[in-house]
Amino acid sequence: MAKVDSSLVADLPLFAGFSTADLDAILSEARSVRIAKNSSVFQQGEEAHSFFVLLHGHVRASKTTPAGEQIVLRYVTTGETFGVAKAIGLQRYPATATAVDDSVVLAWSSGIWPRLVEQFPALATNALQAVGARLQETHTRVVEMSTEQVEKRIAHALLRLVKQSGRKVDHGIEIDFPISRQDIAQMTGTTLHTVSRTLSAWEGKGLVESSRQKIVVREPHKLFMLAEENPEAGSSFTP
Amino acid sequence: MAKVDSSLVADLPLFAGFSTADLDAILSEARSVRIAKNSSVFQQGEEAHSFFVLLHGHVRASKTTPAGEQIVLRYVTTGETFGVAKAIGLQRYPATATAVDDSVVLAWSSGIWPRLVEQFPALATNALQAVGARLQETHTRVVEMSTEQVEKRIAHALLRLVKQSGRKVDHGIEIDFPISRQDIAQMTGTTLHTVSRTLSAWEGKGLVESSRQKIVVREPHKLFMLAEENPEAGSSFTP
DNA sequence: GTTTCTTGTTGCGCTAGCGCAAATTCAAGC
DNA sequence: GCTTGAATTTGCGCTAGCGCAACAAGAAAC
Repeated sequence: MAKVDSSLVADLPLFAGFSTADLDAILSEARSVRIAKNSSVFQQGEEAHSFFVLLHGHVRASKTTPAGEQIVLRYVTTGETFGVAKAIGLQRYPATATAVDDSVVLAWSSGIWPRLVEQFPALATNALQAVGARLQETHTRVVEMSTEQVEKRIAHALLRLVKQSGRKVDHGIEIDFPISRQDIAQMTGTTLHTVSRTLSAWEGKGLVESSRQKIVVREPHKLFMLAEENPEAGSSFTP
Repeated sequence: MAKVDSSLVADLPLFAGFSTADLDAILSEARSVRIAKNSSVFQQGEEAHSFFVLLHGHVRASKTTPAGEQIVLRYVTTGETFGVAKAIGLQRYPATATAVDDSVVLAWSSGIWPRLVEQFPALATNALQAVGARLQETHTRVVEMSTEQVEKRIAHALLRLVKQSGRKVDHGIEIDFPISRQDIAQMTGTTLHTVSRTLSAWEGKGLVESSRQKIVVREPHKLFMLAEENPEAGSSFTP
């Protein structure tokens, strides 16, 4: 089992406020695992044997309905915790986690969570904040899906991806992992067709540049204005 | 300040696993507050001064968008915790909590949360499970909004309300607090018009009975079948 | 009892965006 | 280089459900 240096994880939210000694103790229980692109870390419905921290790469968390439809819950980025099913009282993973890039994760057996928390209560506090933040994000998504049209939802989703995983390139900011029209559709509650049409339209306006599984936002600010703009501004004086 | 007996709260999820002595210590920090019907416990954006447990009544948590649209996040039922903004790292309440019935809450100053957690680490664990459960529910909602038609979403919402706050009456199960078409629309991402039409149709079929702010589900099972039924069953043999 | 306000109902027309289908492009394996 | 398969684009018709508007029916206030 590979040794993991505590300096690698000292800044992660889950480990905020821990001493190097504490970190070493916690890390000694972890194993580091490499996940090849497009293979899964765990599957929805499977017993929640482990929880994870993403050290490198990108992981997509998605849920499949009984009818077979998939929706993307989130993209996990470096430093984030995922697969904490047992800690929130679930026996099985409620979603599937798939590496979209070659990735490296730290994995702890779920069984040791209670012991770790007992020894390091701050872990529970930090996990509470992480899960709380995800609850807020999901609420935002519900609000958007309830009140915004598809084009704005796609714009917001792209802006969030850019913020989270944007990499500066020549003509703008590129989303730093492969992502398809289908993926974006599953994040915004629409179809790949509509996403394709929308991106084509934006490409025509010079807002984005895109090819297979790749999106570069050229004009983040203009995209932002499109996402926020009031469709029916002013004129509250029509009697 | 009213005394609260520990036996009243011993069964609540937040206090699972606590001794009577622990409960008394925790309760001595709480005040009990009566909230009149239609008045708010706290407002979105306000400093998160307290967190709460609902002892009696029903509370609606809703979010307002910058454009002024409201959406209902959830209905809090007896025994549930709400307003835990500070514990999940927020300075301000992300939503508004309104009593939909005359209600009674226990309130703790947010400032003592860290101290309480230090003294009773199980509080953090219990809160983590509660917030985790809400994250799961919200994920379910996102999935439904992404994949289901309006009628099924309304059916699922009603069934959840019935399960959570159903009261057996003569002709079926009644939702135990006043709820309008508009509220249901804001829970399911549709308009009050569509909800009204849908309920009228169901009333015609004898599935529900409804009047002002009141809904009785007469045939929960039929409603369930409607919610789950496959719109395009069978016939995968059309060449 | 009358007035006023809130909540709910229903008809009608319209459109955002879905579903289907066909064509195209790109990537990777052989 | 050729083949195969996945991702994407685009046209076309259709419909779920929205938005508007007008009305009805309770509930609460006076």
